This record gives sequence, C-alpha cells and structure tokens, in this order.
Amino acid sequence: MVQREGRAERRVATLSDVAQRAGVSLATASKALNGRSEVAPATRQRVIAAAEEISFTPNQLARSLVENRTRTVGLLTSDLEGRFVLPILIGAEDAFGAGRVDVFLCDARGDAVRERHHLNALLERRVDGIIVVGRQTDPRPSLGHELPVPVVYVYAPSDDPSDLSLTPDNRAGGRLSVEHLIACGRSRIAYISGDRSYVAARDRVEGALGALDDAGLELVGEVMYSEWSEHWGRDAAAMLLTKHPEIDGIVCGSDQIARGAIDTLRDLRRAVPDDVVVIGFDNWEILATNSRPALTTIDANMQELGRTAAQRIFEAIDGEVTEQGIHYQPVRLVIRGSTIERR
Amino acid sequence: MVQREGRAERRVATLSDVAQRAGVSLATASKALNGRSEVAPATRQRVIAAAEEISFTPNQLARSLVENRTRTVGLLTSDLEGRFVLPILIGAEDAFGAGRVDVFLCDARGDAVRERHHLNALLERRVDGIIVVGRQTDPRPSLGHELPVPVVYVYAPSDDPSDLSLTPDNRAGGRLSVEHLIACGRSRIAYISGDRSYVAARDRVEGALGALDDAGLELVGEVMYSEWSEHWGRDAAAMLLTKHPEIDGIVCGSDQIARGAIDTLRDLRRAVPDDVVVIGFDNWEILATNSRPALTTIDANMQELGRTAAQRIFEAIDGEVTEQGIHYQPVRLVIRGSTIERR
DNA sequence: AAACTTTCCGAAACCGCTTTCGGTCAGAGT
DNA sequence: ACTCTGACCGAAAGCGGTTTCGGAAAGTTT
Repeated sequence: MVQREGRAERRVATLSDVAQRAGVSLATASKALNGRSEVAPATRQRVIAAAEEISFTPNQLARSLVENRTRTVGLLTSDLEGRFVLPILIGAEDAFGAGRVDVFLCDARGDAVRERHHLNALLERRVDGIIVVGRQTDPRPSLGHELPVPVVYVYAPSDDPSDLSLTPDNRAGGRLSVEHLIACGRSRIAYISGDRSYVAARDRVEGALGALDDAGLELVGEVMYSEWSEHWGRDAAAMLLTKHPEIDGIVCGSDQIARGAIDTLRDLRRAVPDDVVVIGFDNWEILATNSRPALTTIDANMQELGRTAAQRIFEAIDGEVTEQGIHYQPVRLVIRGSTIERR
Repeated sequence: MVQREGRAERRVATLSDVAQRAGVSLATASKALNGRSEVAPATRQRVIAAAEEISFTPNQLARSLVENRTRTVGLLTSDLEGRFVLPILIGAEDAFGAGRVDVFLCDARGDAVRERHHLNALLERRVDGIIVVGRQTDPRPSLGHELPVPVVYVYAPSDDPSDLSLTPDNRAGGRLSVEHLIACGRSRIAYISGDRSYVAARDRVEGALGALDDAGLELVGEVMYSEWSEHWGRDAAAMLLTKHPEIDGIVCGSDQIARGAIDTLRDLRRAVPDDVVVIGFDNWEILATNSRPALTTIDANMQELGRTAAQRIFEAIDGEVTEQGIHYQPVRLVIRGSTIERR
C-alpha cells in the first residue's frame, strides 16, 4: 500500500514512541506524563526525558475522547465590531487560564443561519460549554434547552428566563452618570440618548431620570432619541443648547454621541467642562481618550463579564446547580476631563 | 460502579445508537451518513431518519482522530483591539466556509509567553494550520520551521524569509494617497506621519514621496513623525499650517491622525475639502465615517488578506508546494467627503 | 522463614468513529 | 442449473490516548 504523499506527513510523535524510547509500557508513559503517583520517580524522569527528546505533543483529541471533555468552550458572537466580544474573550481566557481551558471563537455576524451552523460546529467538537455574546443588550432568542452543554448569555440576555444571562446594569449606569454630574455641581442637565428601540437606551434613560428625581431635579428639555452616532450627538446638542442655553451638563447614551456633543460645544465656544460637563457611556477607549477633552464615561466591565461567564460555565460543568435569569452586573464610572477640570 | 453524578451527564447519542435504531451495523451507519456509495438508498434513508430522531451529533474528535485532520485552523493574534484580526477572521471563515473548516481564535495579547502557550494549545488540538496575525506591519519573530502544520503570517510578516507572509502594501498606499490628492488638483501637500519606528509609517511615507517626485512636486515642509494619535494629528496640523499656510492637501499616516488634522482645520476655519483636502489610512470605519466631513482613506483589505491566508493554508494542507517570502497585498482607496466635495 | 503489605509496572479494554476486506445474496450470463 | 458478478452489508482493526486491574518484586511483620 502506497503512503499517500502530498500532505506534509511529518509524522508527529505519539505516546507509544515515548514509551518505547523510555523502555516502558504505554500505560506507564501516560501515567508518568500525567503526574500520576503510581510510577517510580526514576521511571518518570526517563519518560519525561524521552518525551522531550522527540518533542512529544500529546494529542488532545484522543485525550478528550476518553475523558469525555475537551477543556474548550465556545464563544459564539454576533458582534462583528469586536468591541464587546474581545474584552469578554480576554476575561474568559483569564478565568479559564488556570484550568488550561481554551476558547473557540465563532462569529455569526448577526446571521441566524450562520449562528446555527457555528453552534453545530461547536457541539460536534464537543465543547464543554458555550458563551453567547450579543452586540446589544436587547434580549435575543434562546438557543434552547436541548443542548448537552451549559450555556451562558453575555451582554445580550436570552429571552428565556430559565437561561442564565449576564448583562451590564444600564439602569445603574444611567443613575451613576447623573449622580456624577450632580456631584460636579450641575443641576441643569439634559439627556441625549440613542436609538429608542434599544433596551439599553431606555434603561440608561430610566436610571438617569430616577437619579434626577431623587435629587429633586428635573431634566432640561426632553430626552432626545435618535441614532447612536456622532452625527446625532452634534445635532442634538445644537438643538438642545439653542433652546435651553442654561444647560450645564449633558448625559449621553454612548461615547459616540458624547463626542458629537463635545464637538458642538466646541463650535459654540462653550467650554468643557467649565461651562458644560459631558458624560458618555461604553468607555470605548479610542473615542473616549481622543476627544477634547477626554471623555468621562461609564464602563460596562466587559472583561469582568467574561470572567464571570467563564466561572458560571465552570460551575455548571462541575455539576453545581445552574443559576437562572438575567443578572445585572455592576458598571463603573471612569472620570476624565469632560467632567472634571484638568489641573 | 457508581456513575459519577454531577456533570449533567445527558449522554449524547452515538453512532452505534443510530445503527441500532436503524437496524444496521456501525459501519453501514457511518457510510450512510457520510454519503458513501456502498449503501442502498433505502438503507441510507433509514439511517438518516434514525439519526435525526435521536438528534445524533457526530463526534468530530473521534472523526478527526482517525482521519488525522481536524478541519480547524488556529488564528493566533496579538491584536487585542481586534480591528485587524476580526476582518481577517471573517475573510478566513469565508474562504474556509466551503470546506466546512472552522477557525480557533487565540489572543496572545502581545505576550510571547502567552503566544507560546496558545501555540502549544493549538498544536495539541491538532489544528490543520495556523494563521498568525500581528498588530503592526513590523516583522515579528518566526514561530520556527519545526511545526508540523503550515503557518501563514498576516499583517505582521515573519522575520524569516522562508516563511510565507501576507502584508498590506503600505508603499502603494502612500503612493495612492498622493496620487489621489494630485488628482484632486492639489499641489502643496504636507505629510503627517505616525511613529517613525514603525515600518508602516516609513513605507507609507516612502510611497507618498515617490509619487510626489514622479509628479514633479515637492513636499511642503518636513514629514512630521510622532505618535499615532488624534492628539498628534491636531498638533502637527496646527504647526504645519502656521508655518506653511499655503498647504492645500494633507496626507496622514492613519485615520486617527487625519481626524485630528481635520479638527484643527475646523478650528482654523479652513474648509475641508474646499481649502484643504485630507486623506487618512486604515479605513477604521468608526473614525472615518464619523468625522466632519467623512474621511477619504486607504483600506488595507484585511478581509481579503484573511481570505488569501486561508487559501494558502488550504494549498499547503493539500501538499502543494508552499510559497515563501513577504507578499505585499494591494490596498484600496476609499473616497469620502474629505477630498471630494459632497454635492 | 513464612505471610502480608506496598510499590510499581503492563496487558487490555475502551472512548466514537472510519475504513478495509471478506462474506451474502440476488440477478445476469451461459 | 450453475457459475459469475456486483451490490450491499458487517466484523474487526485501528486512530492516540486513559484507566482498570492483576501480578511481580521488594519491603515489613511476626
């Protein structure tokens, strides 16, 4: 029988090669390399040396097959931009790091068919768990409960309350924004939001209004809803300031909007933060740190979200009773020049 | 022997379950599901039906083990931002899509140790190939030639010429920028670059200067080198315009810089594009489309890069002779409002 | 010195699948 | 009626590991 040439068949070393070289049996070699106790120190050394000499790389496929776990979790995202999924990936890798688990990232690009396909690919590869990341905080369809592995939804919660979802606490974020502006001595506060159809937009507004109410203040003007863009931030700010020149603080639904608002303020020769303070949402570094002045904003702690998701997956794998429902994770105020005067 | 409870051991269906249910042997079931010809149509139908009934999901681990290929490639990146790696991932997935290959993404975060670790993880999982993505176009250390799988370097080329690297043609990009400004009727062109220590910065400048030379023009002022930031773009533009008020076109080393430059032009009440045209580099959508006016820029065709990388991996897997060296991939001019007057 | 432990090792089963290869059996050829 | 083909199917041998379990050798007790 002719060996098919073509594929660069540089045969990789196998455990029996190691065993043979060390003069022990397959079983002993395995035990030696896995740190099992039933093997004499001298033997173990011999095996390890042999393995190194032929640069043996254990075949995880074989191992996974028998152990019935792959030490791999799937990260199924539809966030093509990557601004949410990458921090989450990093957080998850950190949390898994200790357990030598790796993360398999699939990008469904917001396409249900592709998502189905990738889900299937993950299941066929027998991942131990799946983290689903959406690109907005609106509820998304559940993957269902027939899955043989634990699933955690991050950022976009599942629409099925018996799934476990982790999502940033937008309401708290909105509240935090307003409280910060008040702490900055402002009382004539306006709000430029994004697309009203987003839960995130509404939740943030709700939190903000709550905080204003608690402080006995009223919003200046109406909440301005439109789209999540710098363009809208500019236009909305212009409209607001024309109608309500007394405004001394603007809460924005996103960093993009905030940048637009700051742009307009600059055009209008209103100093930030002296005359008007501005706060954004997301802490999208590239936007927040490059604006003039740098943008105070709310960080949704994506990395932490990823870490927590990983832990929940772990717990579920280990058979602990799985939690359910939407868990709102704390957000964090990041103070920069747009609210606090730089010295 | 007590079955270990704990892990949600919902036993997943196996091929023998299918075989049994369909009343055929394991071998026949396998053949039926894989579309092999040595099985009668009726039998095949029976097997397929059985598989569906118990929602059989083939175990790729087992399959990979025997086929000696995983239909998985690793994407090893150090681009935490994700602005390069995600388009590349998408391109690669597209190219592989047909062959039902999936991509395993690992983020080394620019850390050599982590990179080593992930590389090992990929090899243990027996990926069929590896795509290495850097976050800048400077050469990076090769992973070496001892690897049992094909490797393609993307964006950041390998420092070993016998590796295959795909990187955008920054020189052509620089040239394209200048040619476009000239086509816009400009002749007093300045250049704001980024960090001089980056090959990308120097290559782009080189291309630009070449194009100027070909047109019989001279650069206005010196090439300004500093950092890749909006801040620098603002400052550099201010300096340039003070010293050389005649400038009617600015080539920028990145979109960030270009945004800064546009900002300054706005402050100075110089109209873009009427008085001065500006061109960036990268086509980083979030920056380019939100500036006032939107930014004309050079797109490095990352997605195409990913697709090509995937194809090269395929070829190498199939045993075709592998190419070597650094291949400079074409870039593309994206025209927006900062160079062409909007109607 | 006999009996009993303990320590260390290896044969073999198994994980879930693919593939080879020999066997059955129906229909075709003569 | 009898061989000869094919077409179809299944037993069994792996793929590269882990793990069980029995046994040999060495050390401990009496």
